Amino acid sequence: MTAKTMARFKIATYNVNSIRSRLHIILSWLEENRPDVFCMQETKVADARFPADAFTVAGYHVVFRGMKQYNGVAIASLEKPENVTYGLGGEADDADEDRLIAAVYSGVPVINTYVPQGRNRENPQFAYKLQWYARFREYLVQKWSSDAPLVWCGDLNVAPEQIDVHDPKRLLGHVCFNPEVWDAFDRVKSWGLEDLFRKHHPGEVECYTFFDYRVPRSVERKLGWRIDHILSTPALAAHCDSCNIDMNPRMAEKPSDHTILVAEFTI
Amino acid sequence: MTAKTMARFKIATYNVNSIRSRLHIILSWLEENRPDVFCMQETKVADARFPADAFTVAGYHVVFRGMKQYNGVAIASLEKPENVTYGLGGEADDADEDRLIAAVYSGVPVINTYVPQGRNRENPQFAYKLQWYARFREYLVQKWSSDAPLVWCGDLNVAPEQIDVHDPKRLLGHVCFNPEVWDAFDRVKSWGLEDLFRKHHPGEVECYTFFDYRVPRSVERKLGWRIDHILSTPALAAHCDSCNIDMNPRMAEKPSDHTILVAEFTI
DNA sequence: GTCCGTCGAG
DNA sequence: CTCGACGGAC
Repeated sequence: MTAKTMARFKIATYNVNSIRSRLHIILSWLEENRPDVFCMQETKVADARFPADAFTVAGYHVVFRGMKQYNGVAIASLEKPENVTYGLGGEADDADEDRLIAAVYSGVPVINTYVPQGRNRENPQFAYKLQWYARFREYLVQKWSSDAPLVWCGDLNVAPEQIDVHDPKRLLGHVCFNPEVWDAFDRVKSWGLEDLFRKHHPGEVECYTFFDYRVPRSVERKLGWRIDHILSTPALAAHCDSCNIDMNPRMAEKPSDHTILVAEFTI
Repeated sequence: MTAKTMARFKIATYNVNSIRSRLHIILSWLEENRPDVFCMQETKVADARFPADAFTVAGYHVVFRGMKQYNGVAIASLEKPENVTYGLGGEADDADEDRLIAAVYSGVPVINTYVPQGRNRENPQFAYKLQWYARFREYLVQKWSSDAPLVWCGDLNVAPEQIDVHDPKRLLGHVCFNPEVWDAFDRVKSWGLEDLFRKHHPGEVECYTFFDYRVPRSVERKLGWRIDHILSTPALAAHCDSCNIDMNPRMAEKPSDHTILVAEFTI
């Protein structure tokens, strides 16, 4: 690859906790950072009410899928997306179409997901979460190739390592910090995906992407979780220059409980 | 009175429709206009949650009374208020303490009220509204003197004249544009109160202080009502230099359905 | 339309 | 703590 054909590719992921409430934060961040691809989760809005115009005005394409009240995913992009798909496939009412949106940008497939949180270990939603990772692995096997560039990102509702939560002893067993979830997540990664944040920050502590609203002053006290992630196939991971947490949205007038995670590539 | 002892006195009234939602509008208006007395209605917040600190920071004293959800009145002032009282008196649970707050500023009593709206003519709240004006007249008789300076202001939920609504034919009979309400309101005025806006703008049309949220583009189409008022005893009315409607809050990012009404005196 | 309270969710 | 949904009020 010559210098002439090399290009920068910037991708970011953000659990917006309502796109309507967070629209100002999103637009000002896009304006300042101009990512090529911006993945959002928990948009919490039905498609008919999605604020698509605001993205158009900002110079972004946007694709989205949401039912009212819960879940909802969207991707904004400078380039027009190709091959946009929704959900894991299978039965329409079981496909979780408001939890997964995939599209191809500059030839790179981007899969943006909002993985079920699981509520608590006794709740059927927890079994559903474990099953979801398994179904997602099967979706990767059936639909995509681990030999080619591919990005998986979003709110994956798993803190993969001991250093990814502020109190691993107390939190062990939580639905986002749990041996069964780690196994299910590892099974997905074994398809061929690498955690880009850890690739660039091995062993680095107190790096979190989520701070529970219910914990007073959680940001200042560093009481967070690293549950939002950007992973890629090895073919693309080799070209990843950086992966960083942007705390800015947490400092805004109307912060969400999540940060923005950003990865940059030279491709 | 010599020029040396003369002073300007500016008083304003604003139905805020939730003081928490409208705090930014209120503070920026106070900063720009620096009224001596600023009366608010429909604060919609219990006393324990009233944002008093924000007024202190802005250089204002503030007194208030509200129950949660409905009603609620407050007065912000540059000078410290004297003799602050709440409600019409009588039985505590019937005194409407969250609809009337009175205090004395530079020797001038200011009575700030949120008069019951009345819902509809068949609703018991309508009889209660009519009774409220009668009780308010009795309150004036018992407690105050019409020979001395005194201000009555607030959301009085009455458009007194034909020109005070955009469609007098269609709206005739509405709980805020109604012969029984006019009579009750006139009985109060007969105690000794003058409508300061009309004093300075006799016969002027299309002057409104309220624009129903449910009427599309009501401001642009001038589909309003003049139901917020500042009245005073003759002793003070003689010193009133102006009384004007400030539409600015209706143009803010988060407009309320009411404007601000401002009166200026030289005393 | 825009408030509030209440509720379920995270 | 903050979100959306809902129902009541204006």
